Amino acid sequence: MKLYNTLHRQVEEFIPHETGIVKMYTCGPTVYHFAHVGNLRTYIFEDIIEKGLTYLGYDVKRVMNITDVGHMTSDGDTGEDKMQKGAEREHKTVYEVAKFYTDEFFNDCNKLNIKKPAIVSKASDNIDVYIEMIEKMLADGYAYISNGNVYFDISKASDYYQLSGKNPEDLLIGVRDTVEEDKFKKNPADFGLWFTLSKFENPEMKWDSPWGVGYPGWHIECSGISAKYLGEYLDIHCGGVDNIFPHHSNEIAQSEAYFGHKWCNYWCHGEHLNDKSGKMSKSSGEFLTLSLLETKGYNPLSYRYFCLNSHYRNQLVFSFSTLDGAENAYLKLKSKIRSLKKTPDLHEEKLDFYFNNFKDAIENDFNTASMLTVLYDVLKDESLTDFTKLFLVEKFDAVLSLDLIKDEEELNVEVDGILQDLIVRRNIAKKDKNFIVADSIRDEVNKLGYKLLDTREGTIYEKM
RNA sequence: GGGGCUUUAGCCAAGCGGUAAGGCGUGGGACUGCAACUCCCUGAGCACCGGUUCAAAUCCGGUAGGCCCCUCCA
Repeated sequence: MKLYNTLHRQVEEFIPHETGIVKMYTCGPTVYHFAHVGNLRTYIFEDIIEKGLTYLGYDVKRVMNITDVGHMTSDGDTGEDKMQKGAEREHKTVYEVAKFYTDEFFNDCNKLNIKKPAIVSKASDNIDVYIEMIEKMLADGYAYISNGNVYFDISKASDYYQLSGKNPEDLLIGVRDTVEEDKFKKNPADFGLWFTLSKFENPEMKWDSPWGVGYPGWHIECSGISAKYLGEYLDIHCGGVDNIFPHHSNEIAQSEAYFGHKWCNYWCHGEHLNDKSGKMSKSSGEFLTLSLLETKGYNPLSYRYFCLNSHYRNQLVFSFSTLDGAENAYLKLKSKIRSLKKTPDLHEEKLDFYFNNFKDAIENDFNTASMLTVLYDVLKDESLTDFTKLFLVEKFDAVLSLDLIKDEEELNVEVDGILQDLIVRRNIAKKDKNFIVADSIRDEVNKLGYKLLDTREGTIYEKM
């Protein structure tokens, strides 16, 4: 199994700490608003990693956090809290906002066939863990208290810039004008572990701590939740590329300071989905949610297909015409599979050949486009029986999750009776060359939400 | 200002030194009363320039364009 490791900026052989077991941590959503399809792309990619590894026989232990607290719009002790802002916008409590958008998030995931990780943990449920970690870091000299807040001292981190590939000088020179400096830090790049009330106006979410009532910094939650559920060694940590710096860099610094040794070996980052103007955002341009796509008539799984058609490390530009192409391809693929005959007739000769091809695609840094190609190769192979194709498609779909073999809703006997009757009447009309009647019957069928297909084997109907 | 990634047919896209996968669309044909569906057939020499090599889309250098990051972000 080979995968690209951001830590070393190259494709590497994947070797977990414990043979056969993969401990995987994926940064979850900040639940202050709906997810847009770009956010969702990252979760599709993580889903493919989990399922791909499972397909290869690994026992994947995956954890995801839900950020429901303390996510400042700037990393200092200034700026606004996204959760608080969301709550004010919607006249709800922070907890209500978090609950609502968490549910919406998993709703979207469900529509996209993204498996919910076995362990999902809310940032606000693990305050004790963060406090314990921070206390140890303070005791060991990795953190310091300043103006009531606790900061991580990056000068104590062994190799703070390893993940981002940056160097300190550049960071200092290039800091954006909009960033407000926190003058209580020793080093501008130090980051907050715990903020007390003194700096932020009465947040709804606050807890008692050895340093006063307050709330945790954004980065400590992931380190804490990961440590709590996956222990001191992590195999794969995923997220969007935007998290490389500072979020993941900070996590490494904290976790390694806390554990006293190397923590996570593989860092995988999903590239962004852009729109024609660049990076997709929630505040500018069209806010593309999955529901919006559904409103426009798209099948959510067409979007999944759209994502799988390219590699997770490629920037992808979203446009409706490209999505149209993906939906077209997806629906054709499904109908091709639907037409396969289910007569039990499994030929085993070429199974290994295709299983290996599919496995190669997974092992090649989760090359989903190649996985789809193997799928098309199977469907085109005339030496395979329909049943053999279905068998392979079903196995592949365990990773792809495109509902390729899922049966459409079971036959509605009543509707079927009506439609069969219409088909018979239309065929009679056709035979009599009474095409006006025939076409009006076809319109009638369309009004019922079905379309007629005149195949070589006769006329059948299909839901529109 | 600093750093990184990227550039393959109309579009999406694979390719990882050995002679350009796949999909969508287009056009043509078969089928059809017509249409749709389905099935055949149909296309590029890989941004540009130079280098390394028996051999380069693949490696190296440069030029141009695009995107991203540099404490909000998936």
